[in-house]
Amino acid sequence: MKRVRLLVFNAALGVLDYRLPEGMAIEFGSVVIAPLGPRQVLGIVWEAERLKAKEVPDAKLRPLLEVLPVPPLRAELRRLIEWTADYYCAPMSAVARMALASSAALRGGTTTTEYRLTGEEPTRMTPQRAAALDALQGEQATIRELAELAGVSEGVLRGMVGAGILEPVTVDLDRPYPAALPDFAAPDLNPDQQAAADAFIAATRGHAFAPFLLDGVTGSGKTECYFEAIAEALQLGRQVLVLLPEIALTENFLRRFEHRFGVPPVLWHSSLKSSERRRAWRAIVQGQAQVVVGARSALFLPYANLGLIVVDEAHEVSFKQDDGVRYNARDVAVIRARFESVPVILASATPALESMQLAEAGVYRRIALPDRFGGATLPEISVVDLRAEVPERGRWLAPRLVEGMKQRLARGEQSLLFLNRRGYAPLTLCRHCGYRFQCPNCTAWLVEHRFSGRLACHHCGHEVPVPEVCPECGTGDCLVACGPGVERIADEVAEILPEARVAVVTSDTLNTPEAIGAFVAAAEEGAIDVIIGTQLVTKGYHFPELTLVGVVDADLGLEGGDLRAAERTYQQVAQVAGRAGRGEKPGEVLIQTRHPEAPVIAALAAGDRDAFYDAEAQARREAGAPPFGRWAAIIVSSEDQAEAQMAARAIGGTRPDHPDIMVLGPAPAPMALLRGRYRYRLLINARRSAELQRVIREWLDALTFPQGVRVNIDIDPYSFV
DNA sequence: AGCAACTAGGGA
DNA sequence: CCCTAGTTGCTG
Repeated sequence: MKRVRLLVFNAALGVLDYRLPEGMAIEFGSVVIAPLGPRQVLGIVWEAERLKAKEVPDAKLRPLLEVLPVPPLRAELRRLIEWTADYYCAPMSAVARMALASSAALRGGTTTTEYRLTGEEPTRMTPQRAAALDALQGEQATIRELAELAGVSEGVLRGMVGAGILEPVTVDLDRPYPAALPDFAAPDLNPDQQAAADAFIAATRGHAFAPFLLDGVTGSGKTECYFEAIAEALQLGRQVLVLLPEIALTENFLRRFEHRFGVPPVLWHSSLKSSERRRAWRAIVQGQAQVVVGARSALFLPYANLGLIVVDEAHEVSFKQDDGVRYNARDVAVIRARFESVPVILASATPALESMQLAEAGVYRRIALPDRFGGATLPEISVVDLRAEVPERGRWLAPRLVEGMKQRLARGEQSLLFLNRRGYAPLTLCRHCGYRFQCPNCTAWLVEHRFSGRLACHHCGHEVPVPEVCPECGTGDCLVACGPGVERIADEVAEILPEARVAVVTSDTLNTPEAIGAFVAAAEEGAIDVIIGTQLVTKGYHFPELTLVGVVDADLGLEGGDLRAAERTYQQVAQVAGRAGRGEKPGEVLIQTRHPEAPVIAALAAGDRDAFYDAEAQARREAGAPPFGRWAAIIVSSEDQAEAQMAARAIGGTRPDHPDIMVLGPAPAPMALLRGRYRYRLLINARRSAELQRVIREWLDALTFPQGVRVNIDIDPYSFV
């Protein structure tokens, strides 16, 4: 009898043994359906010696039911799944799930049915039908997705199909993506870029692990360099994965890609429609998808023959996933490149300190682009000390910044104001009784959004309309906004520059590819004078007439005990500064701060990057922080506060006694209440040599918790809330 | 985890 | 006595 070991898609069970039925052909990595009690479960055939399972006699084994008609997961990907689960203390099944991201694609069927409006008017109109007609213009998707989109039930839409208002469309999931052309548009590279491109091309041809840090100032043309490596991979018939931090970046990226290769790349992100996801997944496993551009979740897909990985804006914190499997896509990308024996390029104008250290240690090959492309110069940066140059009462922009904006407007140039705070004001209170609007589910204030007239929690999505009267004391017209958000800055700009055309750019206002496209077009043709935005505007854009950047509050990121606060401030300000002076006209940057003496502000003002990295490295070395030491967090949460606290104390009470590991806490997490769950946190600081993960696993495995309690492990945490 | 079988308690 | 909500046990 043949025994088969399966990684089953069930986090609690993990690994189970089955019997191989006569005549069923499997290999390691095959995706199979197995019986589990009265149900069926998805599993992946694994090397038995690599997965521990409970000993079970032959007689108890049940036969596998079916092998799914998809290529088996290759050994390289199986090793990556093992590594990721081990490193991040996550269940292997949860990691494997990311590889099989489209469970629908596993099942045969090469077509699917979507629906769209016929243009027929309903003979019987209902409010639901009217809402659907309004919301579904130009949309085509499955009934379920359309129902979600229109905010009506699926039944309403089925009725509309019956009435001929919606019509079915058969979608071919296996239609190939158009071929990218490596020679479509010849690049125009300067000598530095050419040298970088040559190194990447040679490494791509070499088909061996080769990690690069492409360290180029903003506007130096990093993308064009790695495009040449992509062209080489295309010539060799290998697939390329390009990871981007935010999907908002892709609009700009897609245009450049299409300009270079003649066709758009294959996109992968969380908001793909199910048919797009199935089509992309199938093309990826079959090797037909040549270049995949995606968010971090594209990292675990089962590429048939990967030849190159690029992580653009590699310093971005959004590469760290903060729920489910808490992995860092930038780090796992390097591991995947190692297992796949391919080059990996980490591109950034402001690399993470960890990446800089690895380059210095010779682990990464650093390739520098020190100059802007096309002779453009880096902007002049100066500091506005808000204690000396005070904005008018109730305003947030200092006179010097206002003056600079007036000059730009008079010259027909553009200004950009950066403030990393969505909405109108971060806190709203009652002038009469002092009541503060707080989220009922989180330790957070509700943020007023004037555009939508609502108070919103930025952590859980809780929303209420702005009330007429104070809910506490009943006084009318008594609410005061405290502090600035981008909407409030927009009001201020409208007062000082009434004739200026203003665009507010946040995830609230630019949430569709169409909206982003419209904004970019308007900014490029000079139809916008002042751009006010959150981190969305810090990178990726190239507006030649943009010559002034104002950082409204550089101190914002320095507040709150985040270990990487200084680095993140440096990166954000340097990136947004990089938007200025990209054309022929030189740029100017004004940084508003109350702490001009802070090392990070001083380094920014002096344009002295090395000084910042040296000071930050020194501070991290002293704190035992990454990359010199390691951190991990254990977060205990429950809907019941006492239960969470008890569980956290139980963990704290059995802390390991280890010379290289120090445990802090438990303490209430900074976000002590998040999405209705009470949270306690332990922080673990360890020397690099310590076997941190093994110690944590053995520590927690010895404990049991009530079922309402969740215990999450965060290795190399980025978020400390 | 996800589900079915089981049990305790409240209302008619 | 029935219904429901919460609890326990099991999966190869």
